[in-house]
Amino acid sequence: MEIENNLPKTFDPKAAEDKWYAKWLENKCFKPKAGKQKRTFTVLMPPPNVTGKLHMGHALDATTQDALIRYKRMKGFETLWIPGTDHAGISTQAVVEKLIWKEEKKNRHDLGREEFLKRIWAWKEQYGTEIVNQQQKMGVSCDWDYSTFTLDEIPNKAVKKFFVMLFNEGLIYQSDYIVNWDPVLQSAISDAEVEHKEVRGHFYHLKYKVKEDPTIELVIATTRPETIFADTAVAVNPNDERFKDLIGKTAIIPICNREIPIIGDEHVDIEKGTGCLKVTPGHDFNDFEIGKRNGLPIINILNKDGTFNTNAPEIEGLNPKDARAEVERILIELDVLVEKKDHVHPVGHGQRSDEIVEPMVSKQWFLNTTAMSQVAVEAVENGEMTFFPKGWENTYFAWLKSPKDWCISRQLWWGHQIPVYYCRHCDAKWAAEETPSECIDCRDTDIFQDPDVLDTWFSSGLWPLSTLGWPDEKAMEEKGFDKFYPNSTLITGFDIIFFWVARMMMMGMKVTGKAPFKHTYIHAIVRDKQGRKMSKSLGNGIDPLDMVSKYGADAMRFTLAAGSGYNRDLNLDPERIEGYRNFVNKLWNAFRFIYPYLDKAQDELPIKSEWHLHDKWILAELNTVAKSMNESLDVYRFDDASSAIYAFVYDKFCSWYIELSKNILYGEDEKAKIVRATMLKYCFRKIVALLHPIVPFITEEIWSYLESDETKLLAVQDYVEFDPSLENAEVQDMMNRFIEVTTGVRNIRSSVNMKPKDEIDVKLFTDDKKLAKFIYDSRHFLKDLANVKSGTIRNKTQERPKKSASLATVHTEIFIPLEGIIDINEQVNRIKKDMEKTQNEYKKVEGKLNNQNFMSNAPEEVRAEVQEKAKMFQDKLQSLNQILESFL
RNA sequence: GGGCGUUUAGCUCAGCUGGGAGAGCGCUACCCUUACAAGGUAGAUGUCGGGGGUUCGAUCCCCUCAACGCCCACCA
Repeated sequence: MEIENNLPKTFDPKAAEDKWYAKWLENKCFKPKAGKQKRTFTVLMPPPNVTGKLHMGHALDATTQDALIRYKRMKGFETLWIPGTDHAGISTQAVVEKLIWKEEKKNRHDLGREEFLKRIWAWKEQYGTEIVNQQQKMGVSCDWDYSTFTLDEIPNKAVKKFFVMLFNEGLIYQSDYIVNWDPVLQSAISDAEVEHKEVRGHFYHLKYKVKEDPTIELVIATTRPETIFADTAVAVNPNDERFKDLIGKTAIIPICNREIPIIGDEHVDIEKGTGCLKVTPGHDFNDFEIGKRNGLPIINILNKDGTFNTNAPEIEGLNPKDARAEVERILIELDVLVEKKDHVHPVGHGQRSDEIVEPMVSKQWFLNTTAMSQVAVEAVENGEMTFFPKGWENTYFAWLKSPKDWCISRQLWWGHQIPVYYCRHCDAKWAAEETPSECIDCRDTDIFQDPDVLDTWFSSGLWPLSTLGWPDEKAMEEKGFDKFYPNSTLITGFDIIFFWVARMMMMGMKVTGKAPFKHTYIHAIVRDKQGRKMSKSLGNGIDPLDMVSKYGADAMRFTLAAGSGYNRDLNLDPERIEGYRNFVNKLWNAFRFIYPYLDKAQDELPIKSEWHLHDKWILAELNTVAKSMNESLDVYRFDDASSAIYAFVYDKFCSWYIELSKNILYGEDEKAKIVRATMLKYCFRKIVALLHPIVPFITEEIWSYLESDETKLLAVQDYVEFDPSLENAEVQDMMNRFIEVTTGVRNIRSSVNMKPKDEIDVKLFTDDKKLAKFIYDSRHFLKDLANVKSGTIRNKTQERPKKSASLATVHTEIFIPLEGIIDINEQVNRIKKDMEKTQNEYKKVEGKLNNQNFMSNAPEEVRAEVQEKAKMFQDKLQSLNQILESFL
């Protein structure tokens, strides 16, 4: 009896994706709406940089956040997910500069600040739009009306307001300080933006003459001989017997022959190098400190582009690499170089430019974060904000508990220009939120703004505030600041815990006194299947949109969710996406199966007395999975939630419940058909609801067949909650045994190479009366599932058939009489093997029961459990013995 | 150097406050069975990194060793 089915055999993701995303937008599903929880749930999207295309890390970000927000939305929270993009000062400026150079052979100075900024804005418009397209293809359910760009008017106001506030408190100050100078960007960068890499270099030992005593030659060790031009002292440890008499005398720098003092400073390590240290306050962090302690002058020998300036005439204009070679040559010529040996040491590189950063002294703006970090630490310690998984708070603390002042100025053009103004007429310097027209002191109009811009993370740190309108009162009202701040959960990667999470905490608390979010879920970093970072240079990157077009957005999302728990790496193999694509298709085909019976199905569940045993079972299992999904999603275990529903759909629903339904649906009992069709429809409605947060497209598509009211989209239906009235451990237990018996029969069939078409006679022996009844009630199903023609169920006092293919579970013996057809030896061996295994297991539990210490110390329930197990193994051994006897 | 983390089936990983070792993929055999070959049925696979300790009992707790990874600090 073939039933007409006009649904396609495989699910077509593309059509569903475009169709349903448009429908969701059209119905304003993503806008906050008050729900039964009477509470809000807010998530703030980490704004992607406008530098280019989204990568797998963004896809993971998007998937986990979307799953969470869809889940909460269905649970009846008033949900808001705020999207946006980041101007990403340094990287964006660098990318655009490079592009302009490539196309027009012009640098930013050739264009001028205004024109250059115009170009970046044009670029931003293009890529910003592309990012939104990509996100929508992945199904993100954010409220696009809230979309914010970090250089928009409100964030700009926020930055100015915050800056002026802290400036006036004296927390922001300007200072000549040694900073990490990136010669490519020609800007200072913060400590956090420096990456240390092992570099092969050399240790040079150089002779410095002592003016007062030409017989003494000091040997100093350095890895950077080219910086001797900036030396302003030689330092030794005042406790160093070898050199302490030299303190106060004068050393002469080779090549330039400048005289510098020999000083004593505790910082010098007697053991390290030669014990003599050349002090270069202008180009070394430690030396800068020594210089400050000892009042040494600072000499700068570098230009902004990293080449040497006139203070180092012999190497003027050279880059560091050539300069070093040249200095080395001169040193050899002067016979000053005593020794040169290979040396591997860490050298700071710019995170964005990947060039060696040069410590250089310059005037920069700093933010004193001492008090703010203290507050941010306390908020986590006292539980106002919690990390998931908890371990990440260590990273957070490590950063905030030893706060260093934050260098917030950057010598770039793309960003928030520092709202500090200077007067050319007098010496006034002040910060202001509104652009002033005259000097604050002398009222002269010849004033100018500081040309530097702020570190990108300065505006990112204010993101939870500015996206909700702060500090503009009207905007705050419109966007519901009071309602949605603090946010609920922040989802991001561990690589930006201190760049971003810590800064948002500091700044949010500074402004409002409240932590900007209650939870921070730190997800894994996506790597390739071998665990390597995805990068352009390795060429191992996977483009999320390629995956979406190849396997569908749902498959990709399920893969990412299934891989996202409390782990720190997610090694992504495209084969796994294919696997989950198959799962999505499985779901589709399960639906195809029930589709023809939908018109028989009723809207409400039948009364309980009409439920078949199998119905009770599937509802109990469904209830179990609902419970576990709720619990998992509440604590961001997307992996557990995914595998729970995966196992349910595959194993329980498809493999058993659908198979068990065929007998009824293909049968003659119309009443039973209606009940079963109703059950299937009900289950499917619950299944797609449970799955919707992870795979929104296919579930919405299937929902459209299950819900007659077209205005009721699945995206805004109720999530499935645990229902105690559906619990039924006894039926679940019986069903498991029934499954064991069925599998046992199939197992025997397979062990004697029986064809699926061969019908068999089965004789079961069990002392479990309830089970016997259950199997008897399900006898027609057993026939279908294992192609059983006839059979009997008896208790174990009855005589067993002779020489049958057989098998024993702990509760049931299965015999299939096949005398003459089967290989007796093979069967006996199989049973003996099982016996040995069971024997071993039995010995283990028996050992425990014979152990006095176990019996007196183990808790009651554990003892009972072990006793029960012992009984089970005993029963099984007895059964196996019976079977062996039947072969005699 | 300081800190964090990892080591469980061929691969990727899960195992909650100690109490019979799990999943997915892969693999093997047989099947185009009327939802699905992007499928079905059955099956195999582990000294839970090494050593020691605590405990009646350790994949789980403590110590130690080893390997690997990450973060922070450091251009003598």
